[in-house]
This record gives sequence, C-alpha cells and structure tokens, in this order.
Amino acid sequence: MPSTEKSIASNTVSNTARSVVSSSRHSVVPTTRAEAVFRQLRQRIVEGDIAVGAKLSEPELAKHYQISRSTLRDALARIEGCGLLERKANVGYRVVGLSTDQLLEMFHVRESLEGMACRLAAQNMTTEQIAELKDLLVQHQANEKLQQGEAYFQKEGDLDFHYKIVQGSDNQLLIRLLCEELYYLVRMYRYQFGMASPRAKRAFSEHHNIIQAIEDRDGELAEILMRRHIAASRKNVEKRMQTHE
Amino acid sequence: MPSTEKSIASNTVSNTARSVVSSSRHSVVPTTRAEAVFRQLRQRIVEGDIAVGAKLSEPELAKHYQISRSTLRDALARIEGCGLLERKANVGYRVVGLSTDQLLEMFHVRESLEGMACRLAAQNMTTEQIAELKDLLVQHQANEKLQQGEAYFQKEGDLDFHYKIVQGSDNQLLIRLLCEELYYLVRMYRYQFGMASPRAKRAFSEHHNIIQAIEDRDGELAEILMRRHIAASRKNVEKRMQTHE
DNA sequence: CCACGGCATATTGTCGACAATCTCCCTTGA
DNA sequence: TCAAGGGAGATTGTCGACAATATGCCGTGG
Repeated sequence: MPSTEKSIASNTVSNTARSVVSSSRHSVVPTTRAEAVFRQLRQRIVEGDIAVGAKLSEPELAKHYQISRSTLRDALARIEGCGLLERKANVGYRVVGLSTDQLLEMFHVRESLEGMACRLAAQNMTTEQIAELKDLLVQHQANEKLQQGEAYFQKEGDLDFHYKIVQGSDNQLLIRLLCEELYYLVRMYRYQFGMASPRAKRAFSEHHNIIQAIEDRDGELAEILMRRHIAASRKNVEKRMQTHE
Repeated sequence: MPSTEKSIASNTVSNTARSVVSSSRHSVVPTTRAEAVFRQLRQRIVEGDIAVGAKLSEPELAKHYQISRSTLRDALARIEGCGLLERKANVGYRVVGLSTDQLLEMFHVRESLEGMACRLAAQNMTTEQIAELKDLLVQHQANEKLQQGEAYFQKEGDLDFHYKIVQGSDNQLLIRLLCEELYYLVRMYRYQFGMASPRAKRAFSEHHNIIQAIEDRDGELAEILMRRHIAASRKNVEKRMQTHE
C-alpha cells in the first residue's frame, strides 16, 4: 500500500477539503537527497516563497539545505526541466518571470493540449475513471457551497479536475508535458496573481458539460467544450488586463 | 564564422541539399564543456549512433569525451530535458524506447500543438516571415524534382517547414515545447524508422494550402489544415502498422 | 534442477576543492 | 561630470575521490 502522505499532510491548514481532492498527486517517497531538495525547492518556487525573477545563489541554497553544491545543482537542473528556472552560462539559475504575455501564452498552449487530452479521454477513459471524475465534481460543488466566495481552493480543485482528464487521455507524452511541466507553471501563476475567479459558477457548469461529453464518448464535442472552457478563462484574463491597464 | 560543423560535416553523404535548408538551426558556439558535450551527445542519440533503449555508462562517456563525470552529468541532465533520456535513481540514464504507441502519441500532441501554432502564425507572422516560408517551399520543390523518390531529405525539409511556422507563432512557450523538446524526438523516430514517405506529393500540396491560409490571415482555416496534415501522416503510419502486423 | 541468499564488483550519488568567468566598484583620464 | 579600464570579490564550471546503492555471480539448500 502507498503509505506516503506525510509532506502533503503537513499542510495542516487546508486539510478540510483540499487533501481529499489532491491526495493522488506525488505519492512516492524521495529516494535521494537531490530528489528531496528538488521537490522542496520546486514547491517553494511554485508557492512564491522564492520571488519570481529572483536569482538563486548556489552556495546559499546548498548551505540552507545542508547539501553540497553538486547535489543542489542536480536538483536545480530538474527544476529547470519543469520550466520554472532559466539558466545562463556562467551566471546561474533564475526563477522565470511571469508577464501577462506569458500567461496568455500558457492559455493558448493549454487550450490546444488539453483540448486534445479531452478528446482522447472521451475515447480512452474507463467507466471507473469517469465515475471518479463525477465524484470530484460533486465534492467541488459541496465544497463551494461550504465556503462560497473562497475561490482559491476551488481553483486548486479546478486543476485537479483538469489533471484527472489529462490522466484519462492515456497518452504518456501528453501527461508528461502537462502534469510534469506546464501545471507547475500554472500553479505558480495562480499563487502569484491570486486568481479570484468570478467565473466559479460558470466553470462548474462547463466542467459538468465536459464530463457529459466524455461519458457520451463524444470526443469531438469534448475537445470543443474543453477548448472553449479554457479560452473563456483566457478572455476573462484579457478583459481584466485591459481594465487594469 | 561558426566553425562547429565538424561532426555534422562528417556526414559527408548528405551535404548536397541538406545543409541548405537546415543551416539556420543552432548557430551559436557552445560556451562551456557541458554545453558542447550536450550537443554532441544529443545529436548522436537523435541519429541513432547510440541505440534506443541503451543504457549510458557515465564513466565510459566521461572518458570518451575527456571530461569529468560531473560535467557529463550536467550534459546528460540537459538531454533528459529534451525528452531523449530517462533517468532512474541509482541506476542511471537510458535512451528512451520508441514504440509505435509512442509514435502515435507524438502525432496526437503535434496535431494539437502545431495546429495552435499555425493558428497563431496566421495571426502573428510578418510578411517577411511568410515570404521566407514560401521560399522554403520553392526550394523543396526544386529539391524534390532533383532527387525524386529520395523522400528522406524531403522529410528533413518538412521539419524545417514546420519549424518555421512554429517560430512564426510568436509564442515562446509553444516554441520551446516544440523546437526544444518534441522535435528532437521526432527526428530520432525518423532516423530510426526511415520514414520513406509515400505522401511526398500530397504533403507538398498540403504545405502550399497551409501557407495560403496563413497569407490570408485565416487562422481558423490554417489550424484545421495543419491538423489534417499531421493527422494524415498519423493515419498513414497507422495503416502501415496494421499491414506489417 | 531450481530458488534463495550473500558476496564481489561496478555504477551512481555525494562531497569538497580548484579553476574560469562574471559582477561590481573604484580609479583614472578626458 | 562622465566614460573607460582595471582589480578585488564572489559565483559558476570543472575536477577527482569517497560513500551508498544496484547488478551479477556463486554457493547453498530444498
């Protein structure tokens, strides 16, 4: 049995509903020092504990984690693979910047990639996976009724929803690109920009329709709905950008 | 002048037409040992000089390139970022395997990603970029007439065509995902499977129509055409799979 | 004959130190 | 005052050695 919920469980604040929906991610225990530091550092960067655009000092970080620079550099290289760090020769690593342009770029990539994932999910998801997906939505609904307005956790739940669909695509490459590269960036943006969505209710409805299309095994429709769902989020951001500028 | 065509020049067979269309890629000179070995090793893996699925011996490679294991590991980590290597803790790096399933997965990802790239290219490409794209197609046509049947080099040119469109999308994330991660895998597959396309003429025609849609700034059509173009290649492979099985 | 366990070997993970390069500041001169 | 050049300091790149782990072989027992 997979008995590793320690580090996630240490997030004692949000245990009410969050761990229920997020428990399926990252279950294995780190095997090596570099791997452990990799995960810790990645989380710190995602959550904004290390500022965007900040330069990382190898000596300082190595001392902080009580590891050698070699081990730290191994960890940093992995984080770079997640798209969270940039490296320049003879200069070092730097947390990627988060411009609104980049945010829109991500939406475009997600629109195409998750659209395809949704099409494949309609084709490949097992009935059990679909049932889990529906359960997730029910939990979200109850969750939303409990703490309405607190859109933040709903948004983390939103990512779990997208996560499950991508997993259901049964396309390893797609899963890797989205779950191991893009979604960390997405989460970093959400921590950074707050992302109090005024679209909560509509998003729920859209999620529901997407599940319906998947259940009907209508891949074409499922893809269209997912693309519109993400495009709507993008347009929402674009509108707010124009307002605030 | 960039004086690093040694290992490429050693490929004396294909200098006739290949360097003409592919010369624009990767022109900068490597700055560090790790970077240099990174590029050499990546090319060796792409071209199949190191067999797929083969395990890489760090001591052996370090000795071969006359560098320390630390430097080599740096290079290997970068190659892993290209999706060409897999790493297992306490076991080491291994060249990724190339199953036909994975090949189909790549087609699906490219269909969605390059479809979006094409849509954005229709929107963002400059007239000069479009002109370059047309020039490229003209070169391919002349090239094809010269060595008709030799579909292999045409295929490398095909990748240049897709490359230019992705660049024209003006979406840095998209460019990174396709040009710095997926396309190396694509090229590795082509070296491995030969990929003597019977679709050469039709592909030319499809390329032409795609350019036309981009020139008309019809992003919607451009995306559809690109997706069909890639889907057709996928179906072609699927058909051959059924035949040979 | 096969399955299991332990040992020898080789490989990977980690460490600390040195070399090469960049950054910043200060001096110098116009 | 400002621009250019040089030097001190700090940071990254690279190296070789040691420790921890996996792999394969061999012997033992059933």
